[in-house]
Amino acid sequence: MQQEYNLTRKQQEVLDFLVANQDHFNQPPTLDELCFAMGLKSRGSLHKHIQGLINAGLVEAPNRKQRGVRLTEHSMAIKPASNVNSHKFDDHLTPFVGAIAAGTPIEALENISYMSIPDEIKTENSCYILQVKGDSMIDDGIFDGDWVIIEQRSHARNGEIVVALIDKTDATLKYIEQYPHETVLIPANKNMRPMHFQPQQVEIQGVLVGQMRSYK
Amino acid sequence: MQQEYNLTRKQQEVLDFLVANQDHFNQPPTLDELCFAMGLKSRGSLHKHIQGLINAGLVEAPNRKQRGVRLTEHSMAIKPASNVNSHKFDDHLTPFVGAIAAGTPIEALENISYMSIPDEIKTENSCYILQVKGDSMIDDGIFDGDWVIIEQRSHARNGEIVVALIDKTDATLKYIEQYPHETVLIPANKNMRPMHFQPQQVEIQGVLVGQMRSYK
DNA sequence: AAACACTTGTTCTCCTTTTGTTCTTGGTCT
DNA sequence: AGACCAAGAACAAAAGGAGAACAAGTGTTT
Repeated sequence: MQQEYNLTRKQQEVLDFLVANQDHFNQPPTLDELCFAMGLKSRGSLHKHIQGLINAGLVEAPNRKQRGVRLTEHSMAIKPASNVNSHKFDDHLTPFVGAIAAGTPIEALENISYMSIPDEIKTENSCYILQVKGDSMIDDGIFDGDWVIIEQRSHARNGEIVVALIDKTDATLKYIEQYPHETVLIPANKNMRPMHFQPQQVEIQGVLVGQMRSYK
Repeated sequence: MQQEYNLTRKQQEVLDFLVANQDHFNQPPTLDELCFAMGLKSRGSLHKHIQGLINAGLVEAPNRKQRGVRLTEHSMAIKPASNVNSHKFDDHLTPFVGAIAAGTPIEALENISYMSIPDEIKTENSCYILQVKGDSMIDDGIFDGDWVIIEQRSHARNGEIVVALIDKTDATLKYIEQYPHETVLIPANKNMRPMHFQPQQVEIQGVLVGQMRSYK
């Protein structure tokens, strides 16, 4: 899926989406439908990206007609990402960056390696992999030596499991609860207790989206 | 890789990385993403190296546009060296065949799909994937909804976790202990008891080698 | 046909975040 | 000293998002 047209990232993303799903719409999608499908809330915002694609000659200009977003002949020819059984494989390598142990800095590998993990246990956004050291999440089925897939993000919702950096030095994998005046990091281990911090002490480095274990 | 451009060591390294991974990015990578992928911490530092590559005509000049680092036609043609950071994909897709719930037949999918899973959680031999239904292995960190990677085998060592077919009908995922006169299948769940069978009642269909979970 | 409500594309403003860029500081080699 | 490199601060522009408002199309009712 190459970008010979100099699109912005979002424009490219919208195009990819249209190409990948052109078969799944029985009618050309309206802006609202596309918004919903792509998780946007504003038609106006999406329209800007569509406009970019129209200028690049990849989407037909609708001229006020209400007939949905249609790809041009040209962009139709772009082959949807090669897949088997309508299962999408972006051969996306996810970086394995190091080990995380509760309460110590992340132990980075000197040379990052990559794993090719299935879409099912990652997200569309930038993800990375850490190996877990220790038992702080053991009651949640995350064991010593497991790999976790982390979506790179700097904020999280209460109840999510995050990689948190405490006082700019120590990293840890815990449940997070954020309140106006404190942030609580909660292990999933009966023998450990929640830890309380000032909000500014805790920096979120990512959110848990997947986990893997080897029994070899 | 060629030396015709008089690049510094780091510039060459960056170029090698870009060439080796050009297919593995969905979108042209931003400086931050490249930093992350290469283990750098400073966008500014990386930018200097990119600047060098731009001057050498190997990377497109972005002119303040925020569209990521793009190789020029010229450098695109450089064949990825097979040694550096290029990672072999065994495009070995692993079949996802269905769901396994303790004590019922394996629920096969009508159309098998495939996942591309990392070498770390499978073996050289033929493997397949099942989705776990139920809590019979919960104390071992295998939860309802998890995927398990099974190596196809018809025998196992005591203490291994196997997919066992009982009386030719019901499949289950359990620890196995085989003795001359009986075979015991042991769940990892305090609330369940080991099950005893005649050896000929139990047919091994594979051995657990990996496990995955999604938190999405 | 006219009136009406509703949908859809379009334009606009306001705002936050991301990203390329530049600079300064300091470290490590040769 | 000079080349190379890392880290981080600071900045301006680009990119993206939300939502309001509007206009042209579409469909329904009267």
